[in-house]
Amino acid sequence: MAAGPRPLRRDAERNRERIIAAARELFARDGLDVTLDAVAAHAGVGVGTIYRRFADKEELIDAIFEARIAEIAGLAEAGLAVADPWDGLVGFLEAAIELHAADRGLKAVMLSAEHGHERVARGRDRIAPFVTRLVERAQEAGHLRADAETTDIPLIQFMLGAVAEYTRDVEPQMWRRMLTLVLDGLRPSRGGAAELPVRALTQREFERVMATARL
Amino acid sequence: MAAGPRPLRRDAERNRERIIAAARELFARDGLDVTLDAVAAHAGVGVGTIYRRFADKEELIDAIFEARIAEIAGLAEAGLAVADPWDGLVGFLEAAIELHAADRGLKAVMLSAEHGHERVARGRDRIAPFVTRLVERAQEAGHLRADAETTDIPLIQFMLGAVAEYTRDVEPQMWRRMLTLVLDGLRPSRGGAAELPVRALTQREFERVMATARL
DNA sequence: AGCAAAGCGGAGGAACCATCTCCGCTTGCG
DNA sequence: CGCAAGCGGAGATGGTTCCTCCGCTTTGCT
Repeated sequence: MAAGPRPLRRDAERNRERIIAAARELFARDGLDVTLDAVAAHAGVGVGTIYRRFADKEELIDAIFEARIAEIAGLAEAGLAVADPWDGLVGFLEAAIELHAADRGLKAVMLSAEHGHERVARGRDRIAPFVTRLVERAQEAGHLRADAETTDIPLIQFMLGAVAEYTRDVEPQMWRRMLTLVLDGLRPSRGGAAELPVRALTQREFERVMATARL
Repeated sequence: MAAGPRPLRRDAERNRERIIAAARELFARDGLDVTLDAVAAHAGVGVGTIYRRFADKEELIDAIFEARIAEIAGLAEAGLAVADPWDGLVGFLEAAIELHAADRGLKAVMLSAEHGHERVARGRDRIAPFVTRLVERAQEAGHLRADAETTDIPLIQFMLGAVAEYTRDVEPQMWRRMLTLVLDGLRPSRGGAAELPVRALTQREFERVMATARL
């Protein structure tokens, strides 16, 4: 790690860290459209302090999520190291969706290319090859239906991410139930069905989901 | 049909219809947050004309979607009339998701309870019993896994609706591919797998999906 | 034809909201 | 101690959207 042009003053460095921690937390909880004013308040600094360190919101977002996306790439790679190809794929899916479910900002950054986010985009590109291999390996072992393809995986992540977000206030684990359904659908054939985890929503709970949903 | 207090003047009635047609079209294409100014422009009238006929945006939304929700209830009821219980359930799911996919406003009104929308809410309540029956019937026939429940159905609709919205600009039929996966997951057991309809996205297409997605 | 009531258009008022700048004051550190 | 670096946060700027208001037009009745 080459030292930057000149190190930050001690207080400035501390504030920088506070800002990143606060932004990480708020982006995760509320999505990318929290205001930087809110981030500043949460970090206990003034907005000006953020703008002195990051040219604009984009840059802050990039700084935070580049690392997290590398994390997902790591997850995919780790899936390839699992002995059973099916377990490797499923493990990756579960872990990735869990991250999506817990971090709204991450989801937005992963699944939309909208703004700039150059570094984030390149991080995403590094994931694809691992996923392709994960899919092929499971198919070669006869555990995954032959007509599934690489691009189906992020779509599945997106689908379940949507469920997670929709139900998060009432039953944050509901996505696991739906994922089990999808996984059973991904097998080439099967005798029984995996028992669905997480009990279904009651009618009342479903109403609460609708009431609290901000589509 | 009892005549209202007094009939609208001919031109007023014509405008009312234009407004409803325009609103239906724009709400379907762009969601519920189109401005009434946009609706007015599309209808070829002034905003004032809308506000003379509808107290506010909510009332216009209610007027439009009450009817459409009755449509969905009709679909569920029709599913019960299908001889094969599984086909009845699947037919309902497909038809309902197709409507969701084609009408963003409908999706918002069906799956969130946010604002007032009293009439719409009551319409929705009428659907649940049909869905319950649809599920029970398919389970009794041994076509649907026993641990699936009524509230899973709208969640599935939501999930696929999300996919439909996400991919709409690149491959509007992609949700059918994902639905097939889910349906295979809903069977108690199966020998093979239904062939996935709609080819998977290419890597490039997936990138375009991300680029055009407005999460 | 003529007139009153009904209807119309759309500029603009009011109320939000988020991003980012600026500058007088404070703090760290050599 | 002195000065460069850093700070806070009010507010400028530019963007929304909802809805009202009123001078003018149209309809339909007599």
